[in-house]
Amino acid sequence: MSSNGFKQQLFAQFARIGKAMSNGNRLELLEFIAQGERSVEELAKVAGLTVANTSQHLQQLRQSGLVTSRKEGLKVYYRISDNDVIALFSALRGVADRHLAEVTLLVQNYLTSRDTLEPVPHHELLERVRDGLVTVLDVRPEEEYVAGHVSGAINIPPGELEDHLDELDAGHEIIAYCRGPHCILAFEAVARLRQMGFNARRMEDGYPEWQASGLPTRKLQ
Amino acid sequence: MSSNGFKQQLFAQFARIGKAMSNGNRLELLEFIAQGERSVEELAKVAGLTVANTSQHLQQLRQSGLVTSRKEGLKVYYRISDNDVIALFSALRGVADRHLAEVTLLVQNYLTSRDTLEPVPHHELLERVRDGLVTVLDVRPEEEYVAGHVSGAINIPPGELEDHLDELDAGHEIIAYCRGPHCILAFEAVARLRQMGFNARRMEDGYPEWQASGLPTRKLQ
DNA sequence: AATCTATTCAAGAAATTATTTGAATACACA
DNA sequence: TGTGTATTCAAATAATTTCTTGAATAGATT
Repeated sequence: MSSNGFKQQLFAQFARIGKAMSNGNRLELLEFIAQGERSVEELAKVAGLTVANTSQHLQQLRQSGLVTSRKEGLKVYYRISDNDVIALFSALRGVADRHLAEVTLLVQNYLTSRDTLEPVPHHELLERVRDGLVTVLDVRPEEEYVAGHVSGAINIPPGELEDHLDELDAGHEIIAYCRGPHCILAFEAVARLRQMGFNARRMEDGYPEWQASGLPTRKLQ
Repeated sequence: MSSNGFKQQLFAQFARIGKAMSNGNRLELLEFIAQGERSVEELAKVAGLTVANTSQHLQQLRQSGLVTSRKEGLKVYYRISDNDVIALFSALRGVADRHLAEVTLLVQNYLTSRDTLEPVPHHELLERVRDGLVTVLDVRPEEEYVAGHVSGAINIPPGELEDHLDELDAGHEIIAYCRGPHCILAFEAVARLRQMGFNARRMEDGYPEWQASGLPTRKLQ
């Protein structure tokens, strides 16, 4: 009798993995962790969760064997336990893409909505910055940023986007700009950010036009 | 603003797949369905669930796109929607095998426990049959079964096991016997059944010994 | 038409999960 | 040694899930 229900016990264990992946926030955390080792604080910020809540989700991920953690000084860093977890995640993503009509719809809708393709006009941006709703991203080289930028904007030079993801808040919409209305850097940044799942748009025109309109700017040094 | 939270919505959709796989009973159903099209009743029996409960689980599996169903007459047949679902399932299983210590333990324990390797003695079997706890399986050719078998045993001739899985109850322990204590058929059947996840053991001795002990038997015709 | 059968639906109880809040821990730095 | 910081823990609440029970449906069979 000791082995009775062996099969049930086994499937209950398999279900722990499913359970770990049964929550959108946990999946989002998992995806960020998949990009490289991350601290709890970073993860909380990027997922738009409280630190305590994030910590609890991370512990579930750890208990299900999907991630491991390591303490260094004050911080605890989480990482994917193994490549097979990445494979599992992408299998899940693939099944969702192919079999859930909602996903197809959602993606189509997002990529084609007027709202996401059109640049944000200056006046609209000003309001949203005031309300703390958006992150303004300057994608020009650092020298140009230092010489003057849209007030409140952060600078991530071209090509360094992937290394500075932790400076971006997933909950916020990101508005990117560079030198002018046809500057390719902003287009590229938006495309890249969207691929990574961020909610990104381009600002109408660029820094010179902003400055010329007398809108708030800032210089370093 | 219409696309705000796009990322969250997307992950929430991915989570539906995880949710579908977050329950042991559903995973067990999924595995049976993966072996081929099955009706609700068959699935309920093999998973040891009520029909209503099984139906509800199946609907969750269907809503998450993992299975599809087709109605024929009174019956509804469920099948895996696509091969990528099988791949997902086996990725999940693999991650569980490699990262959950409990799985390793469980399997090791099961394969090596005295309880599962030793044959069931006659007197123990009698009790359990009386209590309705076990399925007794006669693995001899049909002619021999017809000529006389252990009272209450069902017959699945050698080689036909895979075609008669629906006659077996996954909740029950299955006790297999054939001609005698060294008859290889019973050993094989137990090995095969265990591979398929059933809880199977061999009966001590075989039919001739059972009969000779004056224990309850039955003839057909 | 009446009955039977396989499945689904609906409602409710018990268990589990997600999130928030505030306190506890554990390490670093002054 | 005391203060600050990152993370975890613990308790409480709201929401969700699981399973049971009994009724409803829809297609066969008599």
